Amino acid sequence: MTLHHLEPLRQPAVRPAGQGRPRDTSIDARATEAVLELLESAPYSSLTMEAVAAKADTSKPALRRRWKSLPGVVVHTLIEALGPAETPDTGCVHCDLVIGASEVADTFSFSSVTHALPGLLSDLASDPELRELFIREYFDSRRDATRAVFENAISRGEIHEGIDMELTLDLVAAPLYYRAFFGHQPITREVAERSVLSVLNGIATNVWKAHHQAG
Amino acid sequence: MTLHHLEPLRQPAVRPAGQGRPRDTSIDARATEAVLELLESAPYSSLTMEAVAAKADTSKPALRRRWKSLPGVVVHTLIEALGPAETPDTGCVHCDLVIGASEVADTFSFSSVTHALPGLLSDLASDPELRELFIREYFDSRRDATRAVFENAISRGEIHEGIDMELTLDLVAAPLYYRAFFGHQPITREVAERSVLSVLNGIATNVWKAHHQAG
Amino acid sequence: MTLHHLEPLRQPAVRPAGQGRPRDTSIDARATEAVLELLESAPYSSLTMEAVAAKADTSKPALRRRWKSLPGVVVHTLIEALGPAETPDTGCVHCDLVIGASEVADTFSFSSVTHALPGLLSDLASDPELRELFIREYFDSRRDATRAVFENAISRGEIHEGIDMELTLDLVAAPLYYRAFFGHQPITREVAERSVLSVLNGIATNVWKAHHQAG
Amino acid sequence: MTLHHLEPLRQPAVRPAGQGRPRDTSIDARATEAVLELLESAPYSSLTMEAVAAKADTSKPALRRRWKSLPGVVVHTLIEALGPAETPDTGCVHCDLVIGASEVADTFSFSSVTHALPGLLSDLASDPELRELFIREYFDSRRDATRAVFENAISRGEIHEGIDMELTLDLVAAPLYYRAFFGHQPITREVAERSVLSVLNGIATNVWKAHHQAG
DNA sequence: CCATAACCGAGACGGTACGTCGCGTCTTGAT
DNA sequence: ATCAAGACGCGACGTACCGTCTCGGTTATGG
Repeated sequence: MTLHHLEPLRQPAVRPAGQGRPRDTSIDARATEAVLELLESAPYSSLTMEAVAAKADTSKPALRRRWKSLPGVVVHTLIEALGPAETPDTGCVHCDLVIGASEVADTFSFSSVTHALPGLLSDLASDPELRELFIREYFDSRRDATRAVFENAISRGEIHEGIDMELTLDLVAAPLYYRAFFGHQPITREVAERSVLSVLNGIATNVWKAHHQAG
Repeated sequence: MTLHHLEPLRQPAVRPAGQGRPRDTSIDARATEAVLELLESAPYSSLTMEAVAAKADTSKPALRRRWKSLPGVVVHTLIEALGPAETPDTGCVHCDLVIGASEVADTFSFSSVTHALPGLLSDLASDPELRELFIREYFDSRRDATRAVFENAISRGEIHEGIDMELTLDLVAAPLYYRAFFGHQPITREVAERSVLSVLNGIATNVWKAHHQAG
Repeated sequence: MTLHHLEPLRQPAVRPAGQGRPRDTSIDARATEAVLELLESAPYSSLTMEAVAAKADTSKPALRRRWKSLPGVVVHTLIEALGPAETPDTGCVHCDLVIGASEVADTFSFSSVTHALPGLLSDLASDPELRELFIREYFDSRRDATRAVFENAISRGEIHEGIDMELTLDLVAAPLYYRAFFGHQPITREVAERSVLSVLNGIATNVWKAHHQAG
Repeated sequence: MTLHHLEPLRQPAVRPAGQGRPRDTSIDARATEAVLELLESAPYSSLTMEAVAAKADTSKPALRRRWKSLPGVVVHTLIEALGPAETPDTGCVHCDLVIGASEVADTFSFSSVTHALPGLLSDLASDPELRELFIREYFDSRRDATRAVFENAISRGEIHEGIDMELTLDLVAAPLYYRAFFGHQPITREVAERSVLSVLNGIATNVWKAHHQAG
C-alpha cells in the first residue's frame, strides 16, 4: 500500500482563463511528495516552506502561488495522499466497520501522517477556513463513510434504530487516533477490530437505556 | 473550578547549592499563570518565550534558567495546573469511571488545555526526554488511576479477569481526546458517562471472545 | 547636437528568411530612444527590460526577439547613438586631436552615457561576446581614429616615429573617462584640449628616452 | 603583497554603549574576505548579500547590521583592503610619482578590484552619501597623496608653480584606470612609469602656455 | 485564396534575492 | 548566582520583480 494513489490533484486555486504561461503541474506532485518525505524523518515543527521548496526542487513563490500557507500545503498533501474514504458494503456491519477501521490503522503506519496530524491540527486553530476544508475533506469524509455503514446496518435490521450515532462513530475511530497522538500503544489491525467489536457489543446490549430507565 | 490549584512547584532544574542570590520563586508561579492566560485566547503557535516573559513580567533569561525550552514551560504548566490524577474508589466501577472521565471532560472546558495539547504533542516529538516526562506525569498518571479502578472492580468480582486492559483504557478516554483534537462535537460530562457505559457493555457481553471462538 | 543621429539600425539578429509577418521596425527605434530617456534620469541599475518595454510602448518578448539581454539593448543603443568615430584630417595633429577629444567630451555631457558606461562595462564581464562587440564598435572605433591621426602626423613628419603609440592613445582619452567615472572634475572641451597639449609636449621632449639612456 | 593588511576595521555603525551582546568581530573580517574571494572569480553583478553571507558563513541580518546595503559592504571592503595612500617623499618628483603610480598598478593585478570598480561606481550613483564616503576614503586619499608629491616638488623648485594641478593629477592616474575599465591593454609598473614621465615632460616644456601665447 | 509562419500584445509563470521579523542566545552591570 | 535589559546571530518568512514562456490573434508572403 502506498500513500500516493487515489485522486487526481484538485487545484486549490483554479486558473481563471486561458492566458499566460500554464503551471508546471509536476511541481504540485513534487511538493506533496516532498512533504511526505520530510515528515517521514523529521518532526512537523521542522517542516518549513523553505524545506519543502528545496526538497521539491522548486521555489517558495511557486509553492505560495498554489497554497497560501504551509498548513495549506500539508492539508492538500494529506487529502491528496489519503484520499476520500469509501463506504464498504459487504452486508455485514462488523465486516464493514473492520474494513474501514483497518484502513485508518494502515494510514498510521506511515510516520508522515502521525508526525503531521497533531501539529497540523494545532496550526489549523489559526485558520478556520483551512480547518473547515481539512475537516470536511479528511475527517468528515471518513466519518460519513462510517455513518453510512451504520445506516445500512440499521436499514437491514442488524442494528436497532435508537443508537447514539455521534458517540458511536467516535467510539469506533477514537482509540486509533488516541494511540496515534500519545503513542502509548501500537496501532494494529487487531486493535481496530477489537474496537469495532467493543462498540457493537455496547450497542447490542444497550445497557445505557436500561441503566437510565432503572435510574 | 480553577486550573491553578494542586501542587507546589517542583523545580525542574534543582538549584546546585545554597550559594549566591536565591531565585525569586514568584517568577515560577507568574510564568505558569502567564502560559495559561496566553493559551486561553491565542493559538499554541503564537506562544513564545518572549510572550511568556512579557506576560509574566520577567525576562527571557529568568525563564530559561528554569526550563530549557518553551515546550518545557508548557509541560510544567500543564502538569502543575492539572495535577496528578486521583483514583476514585466508591465501590462501583461505573461510578468510579464516570468520576474520572468527567474530570477529564471538565479539563477540556478550559481552552488553554485544548489549545495547548496538539501543538505540545507535536513539539514533544523533538524532545524524547521531555516527552517521557509529560507522558509519565500527565498521561500515565490518569491512565494508571483508571487502571486501578478496573483492577479494583476485578478484585471485587464486578468485572471478569479476561478483559483487554489496554484497549479498555483507550476506549474510556479516547473519545474525549478525539473530540478535543477534531472539535467536531462538544465535550460534556454526558459524553463521558456514555463512553463509560458503552465500554462496560462491551466488556460485559464479551462478544469479542465469542466471535473468535465461533470463527 | 543630439545623440540620435548617425546610423540606421543594424539588426543584431537577422531575420532568417522572407517569410512570416515582418518585424515592426519602429520598435527598434522606440527601444533605443527609451533606453536613452530612462538613463537620463535614472541609474543604470534601475534599467530593466520591463522598464524599456513600457517606455517604448511595446512588450518584453518583442525586445527579446531583437536582443538577447538587457546589456545587449544598451550596447546597441550606445553604438547607435554615438556612431562610429570619424578621423579628422586638417593637416595639424594638435587640431585633429582636439577635434576628436572634444567630441568625446561632448558625449559625456549626456547623462545617459555617463550613467550607462560603468554599469554596462561591469555587466559585459559576464558576456565576452557582447563585450567584444562593444569594444570593437565603440572603443576601437574611436581609438583607431585617433591612431590614424597620429600616423598621419608621423607621415607628415610632425611627430617622430619612436613614440609609444598605445600609451599615447591612452593619455589622450583617459582623463576624460577618468572624470566621467569618478566625477571629481567637470568634463569640458578645455580639459580635452589641455590633455592633448600635455601629451604632445610629452612626446616632443621625449624625456622618456633621454631618462633611460642616461639611466 | 596582499590586499588584507593595512588598517584595523573601522565600524561603520559604532555601538552606542556598553550593554547587550557584543558583536562577533570575526564576522567583519570574514565578510570582507568573502567579498574579495567572490569578486576574484565572479562578476560584480553576481555579488549578492546572500552570496556574501554564505561565503562568510554567516547570515544576511548579521551583515545588514553592519552595512546598510551591498555597495556598502563593497565600499568597506575596498577601503579596508586597499587602505589609505601614503605620500612618498624621496626628494625626487619622478621617483615619488613612480612609487605612487606603481602601487595603483599593483592594486589592479587583483581581479577583485578590477571586477568591483565599474559596478560599484555604477551603484554608487544611487547612494550619494556612500559615494561621498568612497570618494573621500579611496579616491581623494590617493589623489591628495599625489598632490602632496607635486607640492613638495614645487616647494623644492623642481617644478614651477603655474601647472594645472587638477589636470596634472588626472594625467598621472587616468591611464591606469582607463586600462582597468576597458581592459584593452595590460596594467604594468612600466606603464605607470611611462605615464609619469609623459606628464613630467608636458609640465617641463610647458607647451600649453607657449601655444596660447602664440595663439 | 488559403495555408504557412513569424510576428504582435497580454499576462501568468518559475526563481533569485531581497529586506524583515522574531526567535533563542549571550553579555553586561547591578543587586 | 541571581536579576533586568538589550544587542546579537540566524532561520525562515513573505514579497518584489526579474526574465521566460505560452497563449490567441494578426499580418505579411508564397503556392
